[in-house]
Amino acid sequence: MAEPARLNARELRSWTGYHRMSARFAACLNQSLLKDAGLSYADYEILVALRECPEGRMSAGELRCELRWEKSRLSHQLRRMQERGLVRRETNPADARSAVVRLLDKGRCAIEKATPHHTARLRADLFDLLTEEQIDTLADISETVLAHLERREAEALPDGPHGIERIEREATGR
Amino acid sequence: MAEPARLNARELRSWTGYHRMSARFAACLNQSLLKDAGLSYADYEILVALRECPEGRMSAGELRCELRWEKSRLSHQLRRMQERGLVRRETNPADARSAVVRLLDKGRCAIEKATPHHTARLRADLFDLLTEEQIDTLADISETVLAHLERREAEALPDGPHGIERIEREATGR
DNA sequence: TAGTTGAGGTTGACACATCATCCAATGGAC
DNA sequence: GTCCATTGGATGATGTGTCAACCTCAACTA
Repeated sequence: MAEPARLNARELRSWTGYHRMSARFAACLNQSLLKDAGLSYADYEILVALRECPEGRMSAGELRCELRWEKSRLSHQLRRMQERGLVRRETNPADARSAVVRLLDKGRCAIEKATPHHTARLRADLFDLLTEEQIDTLADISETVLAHLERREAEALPDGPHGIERIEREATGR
Repeated sequence: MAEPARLNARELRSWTGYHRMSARFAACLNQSLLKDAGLSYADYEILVALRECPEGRMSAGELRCELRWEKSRLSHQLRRMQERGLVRRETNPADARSAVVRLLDKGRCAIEKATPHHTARLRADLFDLLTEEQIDTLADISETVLAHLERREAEALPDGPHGIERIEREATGR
């Protein structure tokens, strides 16, 4: 690429602004949620997903897929939430490897208390400040970048260590 | 406010998109930085700030102000970086309370190695995907939200715990 | 049927961020 | 001078996120 090594003024303004805003906004949301309902944003995401399910039950795999989380992150998070009595892990009779997560009363109570505050905060600190065009542009940008990252990672995987292992195995005739 | 409790379709698309993108993008940047130069993004920010200074020296207070970090966060981060030989804390002869952070050779080497990769990644994964209008809109949105959050927090402080303590002290005559 | 592979999940180690608390030096107020 | 609130910073506890290693079960294959 023939592009200059440093960001230009437009890019720099956009990046520093975005970077500071996203960090601050996430911290702000987390704090509000903690104050209003004693939940972290990670807790909130789990509970929202579970609330949308019939009987508040969802397989851990679905949950991971829905939230795009790493499996170890989900495992740690569920352990902590289970210790606090928000959810419970149950064994899946259909497949002994997988697990089912159940929303407990305490968790349902917490999420119902938290949601209105959270929505109000999203409005007050984000959407009420923006025009409809800006809101749409933010969505467009996010989807563009997200699609790009997912495409890149999907391409990287087959050529990554996995692919190399396969090739080596074939080359040595194992 | 008479607004509905739930987000509308436009807001929901924007929020879920933004939220997923920002999490993923940050993770991606962190990973690249770690792979390319063995630095976390937190390390990177510190080192960038120090590199811009004459002789790579900066007071801890300035650093905190520049990065908008909490003091304990900076303290922990500097300790870890000092243990790895990237920076060194020195006492300030002018004020024995404060400290001066010095960029060591190993740190300078790391940041010089990391920067081109980081810039290239910002281009490839963000700016090359967007129009100039989108880049500007992202900056506008970020600055609007950031200004709002800073205004809100500045207003909250004088009426917060600090103010209450002062009033209580005065009321009890202490 | 025994061995292999892969998927689902857990665990431990470590880096990171926040909070509350503590300590030392400073700069006034008296 | 002596208090004393403030400031700059360090520390320990706790919650969070990632990575690597591991275990179990299921499915496939020789």
